[in-house]
Amino acid sequence: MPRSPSSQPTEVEIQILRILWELGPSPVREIHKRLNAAKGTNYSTTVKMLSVMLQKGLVKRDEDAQPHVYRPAANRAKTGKKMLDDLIERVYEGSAMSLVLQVLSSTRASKEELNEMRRMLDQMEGK
Amino acid sequence: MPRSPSSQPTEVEIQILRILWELGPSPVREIHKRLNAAKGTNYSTTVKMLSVMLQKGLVKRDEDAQPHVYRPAANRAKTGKKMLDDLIERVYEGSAMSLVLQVLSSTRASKEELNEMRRMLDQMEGK
DNA sequence: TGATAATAGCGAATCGTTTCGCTGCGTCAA
DNA sequence: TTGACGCAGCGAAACGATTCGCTATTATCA
Repeated sequence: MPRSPSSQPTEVEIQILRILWELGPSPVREIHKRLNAAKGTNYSTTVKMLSVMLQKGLVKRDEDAQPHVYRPAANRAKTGKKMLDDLIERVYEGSAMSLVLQVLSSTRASKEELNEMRRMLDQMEGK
Repeated sequence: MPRSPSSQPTEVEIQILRILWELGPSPVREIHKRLNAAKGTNYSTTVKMLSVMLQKGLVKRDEDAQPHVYRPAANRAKTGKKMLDDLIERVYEGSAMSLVLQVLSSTRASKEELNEMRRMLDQMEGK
């Protein structure tokens, strides 16, 4: 019985994506500097991971540039949304609201954030 | 460079937890029935997974009962919250609000849900 | 020009997860 | 008793994710 692919970015992949979201398009050297600072892994590892991610379509690269420049295939919001949808599906069986309430019930928020949320609610209701 | 443990329930583990959340405390046979229906895996696999999860503290079991009865160590809300916190940390770098807004901006909600959320916002502001 | 360093890629080792075969034990009916 | 059956456990295979050593290619410059 083969295992079905997770389709979700793995741990290290997320770490790399985060670096790219923060730095913007970067050469391996830069990415490695950050990744190594975080986990102490080898340069080869970074290169390999990027090639795997390229394969999977998680990052793109400009091969004309020298050295090659990597950039995320999707931005943070889009990726986060996808992972979230997946989490909701797996744990809450599709009920996004249960989860939002869950988060709200245990999180602090600033005045601005609260207001922004009210605005959003009004908008959702007003249609 | 050793890998650091994820501390998150894995895919199959979540599947089993969901079954337990729905069914309540159950013997292996019942759990297996569901898991097998979902993925076609062997009885041995279910037993093994449960023993791994017992090891990790994800489930508990009553060994006096015959056959043994398994139950989740944490309920759905608690587990979901933990996984969510982890997701927020990994993707949104700890900003729970970014994520809530993200969800709200792309989800439909019923009148009741909207009201419940307003109530919650008021409560958060109230102190 | 030859040594040195940066860049890129590949195959294999390692690790945690998932899967299963095989074994042992207890129960129950013929 | 014996043999069929359900329950439980263990070790190892299979698999994807991660890590790295080794090699090749290209740029740098003394």
